[in-house]
Amino acid sequence: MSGVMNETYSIKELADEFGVTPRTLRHYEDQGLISPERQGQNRIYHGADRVRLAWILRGKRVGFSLQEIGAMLDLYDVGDGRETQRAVTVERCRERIHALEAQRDDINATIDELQEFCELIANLKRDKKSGTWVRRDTGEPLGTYAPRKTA
Amino acid sequence: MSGVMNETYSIKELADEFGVTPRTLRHYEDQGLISPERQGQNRIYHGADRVRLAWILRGKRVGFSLQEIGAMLDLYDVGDGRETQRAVTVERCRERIHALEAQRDDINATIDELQEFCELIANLKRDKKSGTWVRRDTGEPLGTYAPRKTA
DNA sequence: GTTGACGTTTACGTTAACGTCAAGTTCAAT
DNA sequence: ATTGAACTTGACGTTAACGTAAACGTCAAC
Repeated sequence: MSGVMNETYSIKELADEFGVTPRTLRHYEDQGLISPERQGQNRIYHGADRVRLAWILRGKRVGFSLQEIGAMLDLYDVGDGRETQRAVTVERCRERIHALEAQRDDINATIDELQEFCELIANLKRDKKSGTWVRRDTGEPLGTYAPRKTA
Repeated sequence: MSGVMNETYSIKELADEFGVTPRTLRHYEDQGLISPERQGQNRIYHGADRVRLAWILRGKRVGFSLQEIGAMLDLYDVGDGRETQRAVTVERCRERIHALEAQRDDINATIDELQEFCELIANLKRDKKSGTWVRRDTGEPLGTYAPRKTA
């Protein structure tokens, strides 16, 4: 094994790589999401920290709070290993999966509506008479949501 | 047509139906996301407002900010209708779709990892020697992320 | 006629997730 | 020996998305 896998990173290196600031990494550490090694005062990040960070940031993109992400990461730290505790972990894990699937459904529904709308707009034409926009196929006008009297 | 479609709602009725508070609806109004009719001081919500609210809340579940949701709703309000403006709308619409698809990919990746992990945990057994948890199939131990010296 | 449920506006409070100084250290380079 | 770059720890500032409380109007019910 060539020692290429034992790479370490300074806080700025890791931050830059993931497009965040050092402050963000320190914040995640404050929240107990990562705990890098120390050399004196300075933080030294290893591969495992890098993987964790990637997980955290993906969690953020998915819309989770740092708390929720922390809870999910805790699942991975089985640690002691009481038998019942293990069952709880599995249960929580499945809950998260269901939540994620629900969210995916929401996203799909949103995509579908945007898609429909996008095509509708792309196929509009001017109405000779009214000078307003109508559908190229049916000639139907658009239902606009009217702001009621901002007065 | 029986007049059942012209139903209106008080602020609390609508709020209750969607599991939010009246304050939330007023806030969305402040942000220009909905603008219900008024009877004197009081707000009267119609079907169109209800649909909008559903959209907003789904947007929230998907992880969008109220600003972003407002921008997406603006897409639907084609309004004036300059030709170039229409093209811009279509373009922005497609951008949003791509962002949502990327987010869906993230969700799928997260689901996959949780799924794998969940099955892994479900198939653990105790190691006679070490007294620690190992995989039922390979006997391999778990890689735990070690918090480094909280001292 | 007053209580209670609902509505209103105004305005300050709260939490999350950092941003943004300030003030100090450490270490290599000039 | 001093500059500069990168690190550190406070600690206060900021934005978003409401919560919460104050002070008031309205109308049906008792």
